[in-house]
Amino acid sequence: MPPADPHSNPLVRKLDNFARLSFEERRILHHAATERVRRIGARESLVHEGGKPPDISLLLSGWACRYKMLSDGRRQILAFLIPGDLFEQNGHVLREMDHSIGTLTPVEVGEIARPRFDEVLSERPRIAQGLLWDTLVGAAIQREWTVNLGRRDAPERVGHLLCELFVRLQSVGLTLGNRCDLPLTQNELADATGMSTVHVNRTIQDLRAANLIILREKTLTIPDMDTLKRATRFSPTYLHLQRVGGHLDASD
Amino acid sequence: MPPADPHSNPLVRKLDNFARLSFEERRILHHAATERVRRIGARESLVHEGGKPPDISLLLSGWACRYKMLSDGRRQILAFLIPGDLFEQNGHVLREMDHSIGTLTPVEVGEIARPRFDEVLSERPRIAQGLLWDTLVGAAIQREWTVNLGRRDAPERVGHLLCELFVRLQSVGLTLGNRCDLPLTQNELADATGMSTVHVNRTIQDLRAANLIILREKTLTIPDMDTLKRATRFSPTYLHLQRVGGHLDASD
DNA sequence: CGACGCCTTGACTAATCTCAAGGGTGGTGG
DNA sequence: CCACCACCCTTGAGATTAGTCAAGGCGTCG
Repeated sequence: MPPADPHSNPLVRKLDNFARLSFEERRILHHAATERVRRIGARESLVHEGGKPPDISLLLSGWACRYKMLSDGRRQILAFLIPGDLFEQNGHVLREMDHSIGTLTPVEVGEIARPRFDEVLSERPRIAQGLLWDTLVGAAIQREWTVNLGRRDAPERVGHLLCELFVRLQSVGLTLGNRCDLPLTQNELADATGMSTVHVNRTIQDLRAANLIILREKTLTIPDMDTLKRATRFSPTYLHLQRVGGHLDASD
Repeated sequence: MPPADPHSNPLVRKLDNFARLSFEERRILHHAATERVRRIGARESLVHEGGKPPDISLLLSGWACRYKMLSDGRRQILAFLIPGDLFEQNGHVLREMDHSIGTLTPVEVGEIARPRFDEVLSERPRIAQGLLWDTLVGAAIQREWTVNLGRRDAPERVGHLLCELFVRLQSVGLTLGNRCDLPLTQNELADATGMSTVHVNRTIQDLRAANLIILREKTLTIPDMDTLKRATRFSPTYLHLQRVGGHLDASD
């Protein structure tokens, strides 16, 4: 059951990092996103490369990822989807998916039909701006992953990714102090960072030994965020969380 | 001097790969993009990380790139911009640039003021759709680079990039048979593929020895595209060039 | 009680980087 | 006009990083 309270809707929370929505806007957005909710188990396929793009979908709970398989079985994870992430917002423009999307944990996905979505956007420009901001941040994250894979060494790469995930989870209220859930296997981290599973394992052990992270039982603890940021050259600028649309804030 | 004929405008040509524009739309788009043209030399900065996003800009001729520097001087090239590429279409939404843009060759850049741009979009939905398509293709390219850096070995990586550039150049009419200009140094290829310059050099020699590419004096020749595609596991699907908006074609 | 997935370790191999140096070319200033 | 410099491409040798293969422990779930 999706939460009844708009304020606990992770997309609503995320957009607060851009500009404050009005009470009415929160209600509308939450309602549209929870009218039709699918519950899906872990490690299932949501969208298949080559297939038709799905309806606009919002991850309400759980984790998923975009990924691409090569013909010989190599997999690259392109992005992690966490609660509050909208996917295929503009899917209807393309004929077919160029990558796949699959769940990592059990998830709840809210599906919004195109006409309903367009209606919300045209009636609520602040929401439209917020979702545009979200799309741009998504592109910035993809660029940062390019940097990560291309120019950072193993400890930086893994640590940087963990930093990013922590900050993103924080922006939707899914952290508790310096801790958060991290339901990823080392194999998934490897496919996201372009490394082998064995090397991820050794790298994590190094990060642990340097007391940069504590990671066990699917929980990540960051003892000292500043130190980890410095060690991994993480600068959160690219996440554009500084309420860049603050001038659009609703007044109610 | 920008070309006077809309049909030779590289953006107009590119959008033809999505849906056919009307005569009037071509004229409007070309006109808006060439009202104010800046000419800039090679290896100059167009936009600086941390600075304010620029006006909407269209690369009319020459090459540029998006890139990011790390604090110790490592550079990652995030994207190559070729004629017809629009950049910072939605820059106004973000407060500051999270990466830089610089020229690689001398370029001509058309700048379009935001109000003028919005006017064109709202009056010409087919252009708006085309530019949205272009943005989505840009995101798909960024994802493909993620795959390239994360999961392909050196020869695949370089060859795949060359395939992509060739096909993109083709889509704006900048190839001649199986040849195209490729004004990149091996150092720039290295920063794009996440490799060292030395290794790029050796990899190119391997590709040459296998007769997959001919690359000299800034000209790339691909003797057999099918073989190169197979060797580098290149599938052009992600470029979405199959006229996916064909149902929107103008009738004049 | 297996079977399986996940994390871990060791030993070995392969890919890639770094450092160093030389040749070619084009542009610039004396 | 020529010397010089900067940049680019190339090559070799050695160091380093990361991958592969193989195996064992541990917990979970049917």
